[in-house]
Amino acid sequence: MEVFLKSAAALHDETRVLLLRFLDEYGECCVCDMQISLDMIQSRLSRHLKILKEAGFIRVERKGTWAYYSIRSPLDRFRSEALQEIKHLSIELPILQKTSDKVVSKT
Amino acid sequence: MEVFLKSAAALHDETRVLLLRFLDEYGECCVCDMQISLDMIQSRLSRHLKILKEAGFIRVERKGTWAYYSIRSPLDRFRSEALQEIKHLSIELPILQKTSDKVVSKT
DNA sequence: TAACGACATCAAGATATATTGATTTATTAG
DNA sequence: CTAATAAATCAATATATCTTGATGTCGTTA
Repeated sequence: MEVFLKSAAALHDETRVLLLRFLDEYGECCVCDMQISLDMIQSRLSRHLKILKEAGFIRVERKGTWAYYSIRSPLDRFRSEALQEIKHLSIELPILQKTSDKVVSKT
Repeated sequence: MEVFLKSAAALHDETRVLLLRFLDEYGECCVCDMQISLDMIQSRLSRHLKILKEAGFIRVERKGTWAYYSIRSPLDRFRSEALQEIKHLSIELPILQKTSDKVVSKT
């Protein structure tokens, strides 16, 4: 029960739905890039990532000082179906920006 | 988005999970019987049923002064999968008691 | 070792949700 | 119409969750 409620809780937040959508779209991503791309304060982002992780939706891999988050695979049926549902929502998905992209592109 | 969040919110509560499990097990049921079976105060029950209804999980049919609730059918994939998940949780499911059963059965 | 950057966690205030008992609405019986 | 019953809604309080800014932790680099 507790595990299920945690999954449901994780899905019950617009910020986290956006995060799932974002990671699903762009794949593995570090916190600092998400910060920039989603224009989100670091503590807030960190909190929501933790909740998603503990709810079994995402995983982390640490590389030096960086933490790379990505959708966990495989997902069970319920979480997978939730992700599908999210994928079909009309969400304004921000463009992925990398802190490493110091140079501004033409346009 | 709003609809999805509502569904997730509906699932994020132990009482509502129990209600879904209960209705799934016993089928259509009126509020007063649920009150007795689940030992739940009426206003509380009514509140949660409303949330589940507005989240698209259940439906109501009024017959006189009674309101009969049941799992909505068909359910979409996400809600259906959620219900499956709930069905597999180890929930202590109370026995269905009917107010109409005034006479105590032998045993 | 000291300074820095990336990230996690904490603390405080704001917002949302749940519980209960009281009240209201609607339907049926007398 | 009045009383009784089923159910919905309201009001007050308690609990949980979200947001932000501050602080803590850990690895890298000078």
